[in-house]
Amino acid sequence: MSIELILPDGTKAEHPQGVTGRQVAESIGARLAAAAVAVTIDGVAVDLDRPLPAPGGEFSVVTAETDLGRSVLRHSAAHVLAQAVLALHPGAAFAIGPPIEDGFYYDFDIGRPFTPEDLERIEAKMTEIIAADQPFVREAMSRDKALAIFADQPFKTEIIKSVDPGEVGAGDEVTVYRNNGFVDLCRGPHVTSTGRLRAVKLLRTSGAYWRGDEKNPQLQRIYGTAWEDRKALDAYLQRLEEAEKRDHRKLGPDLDLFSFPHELGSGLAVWHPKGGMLRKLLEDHSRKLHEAYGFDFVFTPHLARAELWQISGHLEWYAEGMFPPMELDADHEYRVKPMNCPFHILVYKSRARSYRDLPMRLSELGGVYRYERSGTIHGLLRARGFTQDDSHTFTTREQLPAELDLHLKFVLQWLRDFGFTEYKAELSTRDPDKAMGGTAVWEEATEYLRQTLEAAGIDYSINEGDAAFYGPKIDIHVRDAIGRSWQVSTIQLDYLLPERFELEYISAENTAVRPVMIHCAKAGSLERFLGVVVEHYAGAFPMWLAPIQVSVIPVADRHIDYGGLVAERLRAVGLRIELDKSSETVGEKIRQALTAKHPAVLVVGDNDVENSTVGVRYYGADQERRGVALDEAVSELAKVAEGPE
RNA sequence: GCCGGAGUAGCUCAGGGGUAGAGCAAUUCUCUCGUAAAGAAUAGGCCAGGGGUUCGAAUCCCCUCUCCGGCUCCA
Repeated sequence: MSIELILPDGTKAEHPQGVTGRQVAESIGARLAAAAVAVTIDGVAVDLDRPLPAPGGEFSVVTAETDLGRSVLRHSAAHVLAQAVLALHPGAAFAIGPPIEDGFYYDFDIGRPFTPEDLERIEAKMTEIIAADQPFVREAMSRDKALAIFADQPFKTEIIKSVDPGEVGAGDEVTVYRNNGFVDLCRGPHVTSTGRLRAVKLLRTSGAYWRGDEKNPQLQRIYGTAWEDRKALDAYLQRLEEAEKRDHRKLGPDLDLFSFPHELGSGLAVWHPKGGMLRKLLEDHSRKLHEAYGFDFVFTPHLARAELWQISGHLEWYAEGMFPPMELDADHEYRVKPMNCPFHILVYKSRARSYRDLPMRLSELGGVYRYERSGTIHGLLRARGFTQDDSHTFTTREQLPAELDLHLKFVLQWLRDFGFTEYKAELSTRDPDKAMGGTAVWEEATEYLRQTLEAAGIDYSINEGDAAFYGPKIDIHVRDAIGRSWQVSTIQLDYLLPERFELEYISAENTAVRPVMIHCAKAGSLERFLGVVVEHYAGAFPMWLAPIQVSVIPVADRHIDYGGLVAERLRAVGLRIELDKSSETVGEKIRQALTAKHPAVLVVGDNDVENSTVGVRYYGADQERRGVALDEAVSELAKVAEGPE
């Protein structure tokens, strides 16, 4: 018997049974073998020194610097973490320790939380284990044997009992990995020995519920990260620093955009003049595009009687997310709105509708309030009061495909206009346990959404069972300047609310027909979107979005008059200008303008007064251009400041 | 909401039972300068809030609020 492999270059190779991944890798190349942390057979990762399973298949080598390679390193690092914790805290219970994006974690119960000093000791212990270069040895065994080994480990016992037979190894077996007497339940693969871990660092601790369910006991989680080498680890730590520098919670107050006064309570922001300008520009653009795409504007109040939320179903499904009731008179409770949909529905319902009225696209920048749990609030990205660029389109079933195309096109244009050129979509489908209406309607709706995505040619993944109870939806995630992904836009199909509110229109055949609703938010929450925009641009906005577009800096007091003239010329073409009349040095005034991230700085001195010129410097450019004719500078800046049409 | 950590001047931070400190920012004066920090002086605080312990609390204890890192949730 032999093992037949298809090598990465497409050639076939036969090896005797018992050959290991390492040996095959060596036959391809010594350097490749040295960089390997595991191999795959038909995409399934296998330990480097484990005999390859018959009958073979498509073979590839997993090197440390790949996503899969890193996840092997991280999984092994998690294993070493558990080993260190159990060595330092005998009797600790350990639960699960998977690799995650950029790192790994492991959950423990040591009867108390970990302290920062614990973390230091644990990391030191891990360094010891890594230095000892202990080999990882894989062993497949029966569940009974594994249960005996982990008899005093309640979480491991529970995992062994719940592992799906066939998912791990062959039949009813589970696998464990041993190194130097420490044994952990694990499907693998691992690196061959602990010494292969060259760049491991523990980051933080936190509480985490067993199996992610808050009804379960809370365990203590330790987070760490691991990379193929020191350089990659340092690059990662630097990436974290870069993200910290872009943090909108830091940049917002620094650039004087917004703040969260303690007096208002958690999750409630006030916008300062510069942030107000930023937001006005965003709202202007939103209204312009809504108009261009054929939406009408409506305005609705922030409060409604509880009965409305009863009909909409919010009190039944969403009460926990709503602020508590206000009792204004004996008969009625009022609630602040967490969503705008019922109000827009009432606009639709205000008179009888004909098929000739459809599609009816109603939009509003609607302020909503949601009682987010205190621990989840995160600057503008998760607030308790925010504004949705919300729209509700009422349409016939026949119009649905065209309407969905229009909505997606709108959303993508909106995102492009703010510099988000990379996005991916998620199509969330029906959850059989939480879905209204028959499956046929859902299938039709999901198919419409799928076709819409296909036609637009954007990448999407299916999010099985993640739909709202009223219908399937498309969520758009954008990738920002440093590669992070943010969920912003959403397009949702809704068959339920038209039902609950008994919406109808009169068809050409003179019958009453129920319309379908499309809920759509392009930015999602304006606050959240602006938070993402701030982080995307690191506060250095493109000129059309910058609250102050140009700083005019006179060299000395005698140039202030000319500076004022320059400022007036710029204002006349619609630019937002700041004239710096302070008595600081030129260097200091420029430093202040650059610190405030103004897109352009104009310096004017004697030569400029004499020749009607200015010195021009853009944010991000080290070099200024002196002696630019004022007329030329004005038209150039006006052109740079043009926003998306 | 839960588990940790934290809250001292506008910002960044030091101090740690006995009269509250620095740098930057602010204000005033001097300087009038060509591309990332001129000089001097002045002012600025219920040490998050409320209770306790103590002769005495910013400091020790308890509660609340707010923020940070996670869990959970989600636009």
